[in-house]
Amino acid sequence: MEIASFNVNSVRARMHSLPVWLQRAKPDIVCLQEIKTIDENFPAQVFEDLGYNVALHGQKSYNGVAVLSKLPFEEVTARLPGDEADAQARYLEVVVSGKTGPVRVASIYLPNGNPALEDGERSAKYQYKLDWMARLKVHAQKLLGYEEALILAGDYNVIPTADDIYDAALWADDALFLPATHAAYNALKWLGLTSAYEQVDGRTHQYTYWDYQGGARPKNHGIRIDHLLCSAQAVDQLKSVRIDDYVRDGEKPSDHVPIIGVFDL
DNA sequence: ATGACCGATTGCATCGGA
Repeated sequence: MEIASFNVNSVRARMHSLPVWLQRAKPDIVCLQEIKTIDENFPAQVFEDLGYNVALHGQKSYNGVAVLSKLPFEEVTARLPGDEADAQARYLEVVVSGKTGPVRVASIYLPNGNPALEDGERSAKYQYKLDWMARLKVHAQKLLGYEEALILAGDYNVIPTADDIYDAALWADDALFLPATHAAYNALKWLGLTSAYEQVDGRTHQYTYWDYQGGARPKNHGIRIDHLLCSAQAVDQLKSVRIDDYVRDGEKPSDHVPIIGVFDL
């Protein structure tokens, strides 16, 4: 089972290339982020015609997550628990039946949090990011208790280490790289989640995002912020990981590229 | 930070993104 995460930066703006990538890569499950549309305007039929079931948690203009799956959904749950007042569409969890049992997959669009500091104090946006990460930790702990194959796939807006940036010095005060961000991300992993890329590849300076500005892609000024965090039951069946960075060189690409984990599940 | 960015909106500029 191949499970991908792809921040498409508007699904409707990517319809010239997303179906082409799906037909070439043939992932079984795709977690999409930043679909930037309400469910009614999601072009579901195109994906259904390619053999995918579609689960949606959309939002007007901003955010929005989806899961495409060749396997039927056994469960679909939108929204990260822990704050009923949080209206941003950033979390969608599904369960499918794998070879030996349930496979639980979440599409995650973690808040950016910039600008992180205002007059030396944490900004409201950065506090929202840290609060969201704390809620994700609580929920992940519950899910890990199920002792299932679990893959939390998404745009984490977290650069794990200085080796995951072209130039770490430029990012010292950034919400994607501040110590409190690393602390929250590591606390999540220390519950018992393994980053798929780091487990089976681990090369440094491999990126999943390049800014549209400043010639970032030709200069390879990227960052690695899209991650597949796996429970033991998932990582034990992990065979390989790849980053389809050629997608970034197509016509009108997203600023992110897909990351794909190949599992014997 | 930046090489002349990108997408959505009821807009003809502004916001959010990372």
